[in-house]
Amino acid sequence: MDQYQAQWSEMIAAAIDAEAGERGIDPAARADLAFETPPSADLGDLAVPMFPFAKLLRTSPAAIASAVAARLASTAGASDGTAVAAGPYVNIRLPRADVAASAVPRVLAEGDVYGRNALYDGTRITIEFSSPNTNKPLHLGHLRNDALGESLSRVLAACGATVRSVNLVNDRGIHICKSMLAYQEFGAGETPESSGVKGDRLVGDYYVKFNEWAKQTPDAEARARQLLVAWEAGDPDVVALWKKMNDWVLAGISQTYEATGIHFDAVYFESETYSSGKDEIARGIEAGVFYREDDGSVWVDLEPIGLDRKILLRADGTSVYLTQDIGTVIARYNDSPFDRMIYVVGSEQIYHFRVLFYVLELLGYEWAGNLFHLAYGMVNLPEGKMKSREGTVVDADDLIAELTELAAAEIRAKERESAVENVDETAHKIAIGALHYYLLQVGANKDMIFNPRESLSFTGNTGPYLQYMCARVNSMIRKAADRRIELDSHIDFNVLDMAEEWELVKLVARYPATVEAAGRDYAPGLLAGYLYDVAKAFSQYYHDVPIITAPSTSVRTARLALSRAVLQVLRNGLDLLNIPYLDAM
RNA sequence: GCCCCGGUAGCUCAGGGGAUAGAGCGACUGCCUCCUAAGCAGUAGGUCCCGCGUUCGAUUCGCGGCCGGGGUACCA
Repeated sequence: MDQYQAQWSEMIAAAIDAEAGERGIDPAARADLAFETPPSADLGDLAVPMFPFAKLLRTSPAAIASAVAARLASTAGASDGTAVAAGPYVNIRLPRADVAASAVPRVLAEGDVYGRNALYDGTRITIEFSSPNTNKPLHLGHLRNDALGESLSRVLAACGATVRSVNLVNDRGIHICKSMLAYQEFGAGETPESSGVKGDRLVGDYYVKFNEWAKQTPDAEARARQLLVAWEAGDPDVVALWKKMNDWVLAGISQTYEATGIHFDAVYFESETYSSGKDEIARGIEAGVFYREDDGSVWVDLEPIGLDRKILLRADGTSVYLTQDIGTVIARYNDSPFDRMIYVVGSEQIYHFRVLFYVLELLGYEWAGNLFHLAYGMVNLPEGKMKSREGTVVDADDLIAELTELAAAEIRAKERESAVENVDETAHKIAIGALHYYLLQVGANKDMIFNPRESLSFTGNTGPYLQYMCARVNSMIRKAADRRIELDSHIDFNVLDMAEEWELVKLVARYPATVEAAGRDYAPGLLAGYLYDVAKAFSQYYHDVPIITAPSTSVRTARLALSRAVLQVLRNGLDLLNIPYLDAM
């Protein structure tokens, strides 16, 4: 497809130049040549508007279009397709059988690696996402973060990057001390094993308990702070409790990652790096890029980037969030140098990252310019914001369990138990598919409303719709094998002469470019929209046109090959979105 | 106050300088002796927030409003 566009670009530019030459005008309009998709497929496959050349040629766009089309009629060969003028546009029809004959076998030959491209060949990209706290389980916000981070990691890898995904666990600070204090007060030796409660939930429950307790206990907050001081001083009992409770939480969170297909190449703990930024601050003072106040606190002047000023070290010498992130990213770079680093973190921290990147620049790190904050919007509920205090936070495990239950009920209602073999496993995969698609559909920079009822829906523009199309095609391919319909090595693509088939060929051929666009824009959602287009187009085709029951062998074979190509594209795309593939449902 | 993001069908969201602006849900209507009806087809539903500007052309870009969200010099 790309090569056709490149060829036509040359030919059309030459035709316009020739028109200009005939009128004694200097050519130079090539830059204005743009390709679009005509609003309707019967107009053509590619469209080039002639508006931009009207001024240069001093005639109407429609006249230019006819003149250009007339010239192209003689210059273009049959293997290029044909160009026709349609009002102010030059529309191009590609040679369908040729395109199909190159695109479909290519998909089938490349298989699982179809769609890989060279966009980021030789580029090392580190991507940080999830970043849980160890005082409570993951919630809906993390699920959006994880869906974006995991999917983007896969997309970038498909674009040729060497991806290193990292998780920064926020395992220290006042929040975990609050859970610890409540546990000391009320825990009575309870463990995940003794209570049967998942570790992250157990610790989260004590966090909630702390907040209730603190309302009628004036010194609760102060005692939590004392615990933090004791922890920083290395008090053995406190550290032991901290370790124990953190392990519970991490074990629980790992289970959630496993359930959602989230993977990290490295896990960093804030407790191990939180103080490492202090040396950098000292260096900055020496270099004169930071300054010290009378009380001993250290600041950076942000006036050059249009902001105020920011504290880097408190008067008591303790570090703040920014200091920690400075230390963390430097340690990480030294660990494993990168050409780019992407932080998948909520948009409420846009300011934080702007300052962080600027401070690193001040410190002279030449890679500071390669840091990128992929900000995503808040996940709200139809009733409004999620509030942990009001208990309206949607717990990740609960949501997945609920989705799984509904999917299982659906399988039973449709009496598909024997077809799917393992009901629970299939239901879980459908639940994850529904969840991830729902979260990735929305552009990252937008806040989104998570409607539980709607997210539980498995019909329409949803993850399960895509999974269902895969299952249908797969089932058909199985039947084809049963009926001994072999894939002929000499497929006659001329028999794919229906408009629906041509649409599918074009869609399938566009997959690598779509992966590339998703990688370039850090936008997995582009892929989600594309896959829905593919599934919808195939669904119509499949409904209207017999494939393995087509009357002639040559038609059956060609349609089956096209169907297999569609399945391969759906399968590869779903993998990049971290939506489980199902061969039956 | 200042900075960032958003505003598209009743709802949730795509799209994007170019031809009649899309999908799903919801409403209504058809289609299972036929490769899985988690499907397919159709009907109804729009001042693309408002104004000005740039442009041959703006829903898309710029500026100014309005509305909503977020951030804003010691929480992360």
